[in-house]
Amino acid sequence: MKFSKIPSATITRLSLYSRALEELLLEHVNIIASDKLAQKCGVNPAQVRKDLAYFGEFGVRGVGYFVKELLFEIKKILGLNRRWRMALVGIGNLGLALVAHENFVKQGYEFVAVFDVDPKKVGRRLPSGQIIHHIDELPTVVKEKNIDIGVIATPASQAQATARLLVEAGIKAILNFAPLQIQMPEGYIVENVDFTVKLDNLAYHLTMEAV
Amino acid sequence: MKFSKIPSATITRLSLYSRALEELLLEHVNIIASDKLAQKCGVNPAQVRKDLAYFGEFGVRGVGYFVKELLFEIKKILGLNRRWRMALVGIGNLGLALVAHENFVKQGYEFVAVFDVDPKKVGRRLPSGQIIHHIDELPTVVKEKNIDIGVIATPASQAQATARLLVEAGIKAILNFAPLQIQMPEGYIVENVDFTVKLDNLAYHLTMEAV
DNA sequence: AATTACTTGTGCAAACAATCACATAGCTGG
DNA sequence: CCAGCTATGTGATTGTTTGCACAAGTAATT
Ligand SMILES: NC(=O)c1ccc[n+]([C@@H]2O[C@H](COP(=O)([O-])OP(=O)(O)OC[C@H]3O[C@@H](n4cnc5c(N)ncnc54)[C@H](O)[C@@H]3O)[C@@H](O)[C@H]2O)c1
Ligand SMILES: NC(=O)c1ccc[n+]([C@@H]2O[C@H](COP(=O)([O-])OP(=O)(O)OC[C@H]3O[C@@H](n4cnc5c(N)ncnc54)[C@H](O)[C@@H]3O)[C@@H](O)[C@H]2O)c1
Repeated sequence: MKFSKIPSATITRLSLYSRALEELLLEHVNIIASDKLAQKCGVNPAQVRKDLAYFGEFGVRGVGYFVKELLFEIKKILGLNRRWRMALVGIGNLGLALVAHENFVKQGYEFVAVFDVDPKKVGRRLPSGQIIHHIDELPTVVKEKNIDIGVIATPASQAQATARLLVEAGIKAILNFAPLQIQMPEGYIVENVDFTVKLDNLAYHLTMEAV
Repeated sequence: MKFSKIPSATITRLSLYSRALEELLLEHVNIIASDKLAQKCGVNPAQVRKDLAYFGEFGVRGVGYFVKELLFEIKKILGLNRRWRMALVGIGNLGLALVAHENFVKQGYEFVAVFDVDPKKVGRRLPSGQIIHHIDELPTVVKEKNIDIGVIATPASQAQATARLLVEAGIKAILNFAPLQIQMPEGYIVENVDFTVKLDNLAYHLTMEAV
């Protein structure tokens, strides 16, 4: 299983497949063909088969894929057969929505620590149970609580400094909501969730179409 | 200007360039070379030049790009030289964060109408000024208010139905926050903002790295 | 056992995207 | 006005991703 040979787009699609399969499982669908799964996820059927083929042979020819089994395999591939411990930095409007979101917990992602600088916020307990730590406590808390993933929801101006703090505390993976490109050392990963870029894409398409 | 020949990744990067240039403008930087801009955005310098070359010659050889001028051109390309009118459907945790976010307005994106089904919410006025309409009023309000873009922040179970409503009301472009693939008729666009997919990517990389 | 119907897994070609490398053009200073 | 310097714009090249088309495997039916 060559890590480097797998398209990153494949990983993203695996995530979509996993979600679709989860849904099918709830609907008590036992078997699904690549056609149907592809349609549900908005991709080409051959793409589905090829994506899966990177990791093994999970289907039965002439039949399809067993939903439960395939879901299990995909989750294993993605590393979703365990829980992930996250730290959230910046409890503003967005941060509050994130910690309140119960879907994350269901998917195995848990905010086990939250940080802010605002003295009015530090020390308070959130409805979801976490106490807001001061950002200065980040290094110790991150180690104590065994954090895997850092989530940045601070203003853009503070995001790069926050990333550095997280890296120095030993966190290898960051989910960034601030609208800028975070610079990271080799071997560390950032994923950006970028609302404005998506809106700009829509604006571009609407503009082009009108021409 | 051949719409179809431009890589979609180029459009996404133009959005990043635009943001970086905006920042440089505030720092009173007048001229920037593709090297520097590329570094700021985490891409290859040749990539920057090629992306821009799709739309014209905006630089001066031996010098670089005039920040103000390039920003103007990129904004024109993306359609950011106007205001975009958006409707938000679903005023939950996430929806509230979105309407409260003042950056959108700065960038030219404005929530001019918001909808929900919850009778406790309908009729109330948000701190940002909008009155929450019942979803049944969507068709008329969308027409009255000349909405360009629909934003879905309902539970996943309601997202496809919401998309249909928006499409029927004449909206061509949708930003979807619900964790599922929305099916749209030909010629309509959806962009998904998908937190969990991003987290799954991080989980995968952390898992692989550990092997 | 042979036939039919079906769906996976995959070699290959085509489409798409990123990168290199350099000719080209503008600026500056003498 | 020429030489030297610099950074753009772009043809050529390399690399990556997608999609087609079909051989291979499975099940059901006769
Ligand atoms: N709200 C949205 O819908 C939205 C949309 C797109 C992007 N974003 C981005 O997400 C980020 C957060 O947005 P928001 O609306 O929640 O902003 P916000 O201003 O409501 O919250 C920011 C929070 O970060 C805290 N903070 C500031 N500096 C900090 C530091 N150094 N360490 C720790 N905490 C710090 C502040 O005290 C505040 O609580 C911003 O970068 C924003 O651009 C938000
Ligand atoms: N909160 C987050 O951080 C977060 C993160 C990732 C994804 N999401 C997704 O974003 C969506 C919204 O999340 P949330 O946390 O705000 O949920 P929420 O439950 O807080 O809010 C949903 C809102 O939608 C309204 N609603 C329900 N059906 C509707 C309909 N048919 N028409 C109009 N409004 C309707 C509800 O009344 C409620 O106000 C969900 O799909 C969620 O999975 C949220």
